[in-house]
Amino acid sequence: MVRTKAATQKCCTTSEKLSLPDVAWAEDLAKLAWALAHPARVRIVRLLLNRTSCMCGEIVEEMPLAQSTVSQHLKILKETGLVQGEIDGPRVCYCINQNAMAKLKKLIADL
Amino acid sequence: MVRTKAATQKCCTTSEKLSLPDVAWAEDLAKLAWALAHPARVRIVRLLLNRTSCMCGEIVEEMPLAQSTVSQHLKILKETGLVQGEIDGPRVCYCINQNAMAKLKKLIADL
DNA sequence: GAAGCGTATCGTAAATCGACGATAAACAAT
DNA sequence: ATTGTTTATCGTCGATTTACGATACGCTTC
Repeated sequence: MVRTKAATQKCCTTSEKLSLPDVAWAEDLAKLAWALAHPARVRIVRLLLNRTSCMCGEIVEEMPLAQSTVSQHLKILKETGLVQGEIDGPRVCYCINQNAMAKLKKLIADL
Repeated sequence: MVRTKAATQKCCTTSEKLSLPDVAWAEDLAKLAWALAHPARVRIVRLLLNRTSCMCGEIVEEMPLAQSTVSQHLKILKETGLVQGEIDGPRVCYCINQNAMAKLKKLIADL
């Protein structure tokens, strides 16, 4: 019921059968689920949960991926809100956004 | 040569082997998360959870998508094991696989 | 048999993803 | 200011996803 951002776009509201709040809710969950829809991103999240915080470089070392690729995955995780990064000098310290994490867990648990 | 950073020191002793078992685990979760990584699939799962079972045609009616597209999403959901379908005469009756659902919930909850 | 209904699959096109190397940007230390 | 370190972004490529209409398959009934 806090879903104030109802989907208001697009002419094609064809059927009244689809309840709009449900659509927004589905998009919400889909976005968060998509953040975890790649093994590399799952492992990054797992890493951050284990350490409470982590430099980008450390993550790169743990993964068999190029630095630019890891950076892309981190960008995706930031966009979904699951992860946040603080600039610390020339480095960036990443950590889990516990709020977003709790939201994801609740959305899944309440399925 | 690229990122074979000579492991001069494993600073982060707190994280024991994130390597091999974790990789399989990450792929497991990623696959299940990917099943829910599209709003249409989230809504289908939601629908099935609400009704305990549902004909394919009913699902199509609830969604602003073509029948073939819904069928594709159902195929994906079946492949991940989250949904199963029983042939019932000329129709197909879909329902949630509670085992897979429980597995997903546990994987997320234990994150 | 044939006809009708419901579902799956095929073929295709546009969009997006995932990966990489190269390069730019931001900062600390010299 | 120059250098070195760390991270983000750009450009590109192939693979995958998503969507659709058309069509094939399976089952029931005539």
